Amino acid sequence: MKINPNTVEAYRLFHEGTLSFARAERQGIRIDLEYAERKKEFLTKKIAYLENKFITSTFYKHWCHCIGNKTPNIYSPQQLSSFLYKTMKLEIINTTKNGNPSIDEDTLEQLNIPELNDLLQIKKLKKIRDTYLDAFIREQVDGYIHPSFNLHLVQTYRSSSDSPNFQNIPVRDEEAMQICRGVIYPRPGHQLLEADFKSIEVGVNACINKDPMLIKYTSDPNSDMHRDMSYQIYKIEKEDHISKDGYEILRQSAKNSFVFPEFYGSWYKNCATGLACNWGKLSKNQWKPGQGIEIGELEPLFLSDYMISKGFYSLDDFANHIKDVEYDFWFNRFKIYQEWKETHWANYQRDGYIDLPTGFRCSGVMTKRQVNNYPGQGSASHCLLWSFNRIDNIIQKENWDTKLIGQIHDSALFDVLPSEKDHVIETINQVTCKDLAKAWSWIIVPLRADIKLCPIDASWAHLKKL
DNA sequence: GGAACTCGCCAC
DNA sequence: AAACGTGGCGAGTTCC
Repeated sequence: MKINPNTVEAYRLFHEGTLSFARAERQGIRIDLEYAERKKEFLTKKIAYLENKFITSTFYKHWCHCIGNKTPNIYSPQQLSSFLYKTMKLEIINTTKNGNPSIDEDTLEQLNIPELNDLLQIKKLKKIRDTYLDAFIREQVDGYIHPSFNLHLVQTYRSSSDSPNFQNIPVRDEEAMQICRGVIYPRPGHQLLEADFKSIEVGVNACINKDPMLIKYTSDPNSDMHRDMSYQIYKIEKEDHISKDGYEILRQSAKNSFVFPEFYGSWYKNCATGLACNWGKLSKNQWKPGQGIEIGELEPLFLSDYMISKGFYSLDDFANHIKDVEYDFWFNRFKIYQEWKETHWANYQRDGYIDLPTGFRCSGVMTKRQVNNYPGQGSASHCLLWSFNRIDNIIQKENWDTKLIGQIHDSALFDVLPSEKDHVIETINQVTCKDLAKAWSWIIVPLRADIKLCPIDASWAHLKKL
């Protein structure tokens, strides 16, 4: 068997990484314990109010009536499922992987029952309180949390984090973000700074599969893959006069519900369904005028009317179109990527392992989608790890007061002394844009770090683009 | 009373 | 033929 010449390099990356992660862990992240306790109390009151509203409803009376001699529990998935699908005999919209009827957020929303929306609101608040605030309060020592950053647990050679997990703190949901990130603070007189690689996983995949179109998209700042795909998916033309906001929704929808799922191995039917979830409420089978989000620039234009004007009268019509878009995506636009997926899979079947450009080897039983996704996922995170190590070394050597305190796959969090801020930013740019590409010749697309900053003494909820 | 399981949901 | 990759963690539930 061929000996991988880069294995020593891979070992060194993780050896250094273990040391620099350990320094970040020891440094810790400051939290406002009193704020966390206050927010927890506030959430508890709000939850109690909503619980009371729920259990005084007729809906809940029926629920209690139907569970026999069991103790009623509004958080029991079993009781909820049995009540909705056995007693009320509601239509089963989705099932779980074991074939049971789904009772997740998406499904319950579609049922459109006011009491279920209250229940979802309660669950959302409980998630914030019980998963995040409780973990911060439980794990903190003298007002600092010390999340573990692991390098020995993930199949793709990414990192993971626990106690508390620093890699899944809410950011998209505004209320959850404000509460959870509002707990995280820099040391007194300091400010938080976050540097993240811009779409690095796509860029690293371009380096690995060398698809010319993907290289162009990740190299040419004037190109925009998600814009192009949104135009194709929604058949957008200039004369459509779509508002800026409306267009941005469609672009995000193309990005998050088509491009990324397709890269991870999804297919047109699931993508079409996912895209439709971004539109607000449209009739189920035959679309009717005046429904869904409003996207007009000069006059109101509802998405259902827009879709009908493009010749789509139902989700089935649209899915047929997405089938064509998918074919074009893989067999014209990203033809070389498509070919790489096939040869890479064939090589794995022949060899029993795959190698990452960073020198790591994945072996064992893997599916085709795993084989195709692991190299990009692992190597992209190694770009961050390499930069993290390099900057950590500079911090030691130059004896900065600024510290690296955390990491989230493609981003690093700094606790910055304001007077060192400019030098910190300069160093980040030097390492991520120049040194990294010099060290790893397989990187053939430009890499850029996006830097965001919080005001002095402000929480992590106050990040602003530099 | 705890281990292991399912499901759901947060991040990239 | 089937159809979205990687984690951590909480709650409910089942099993020993």
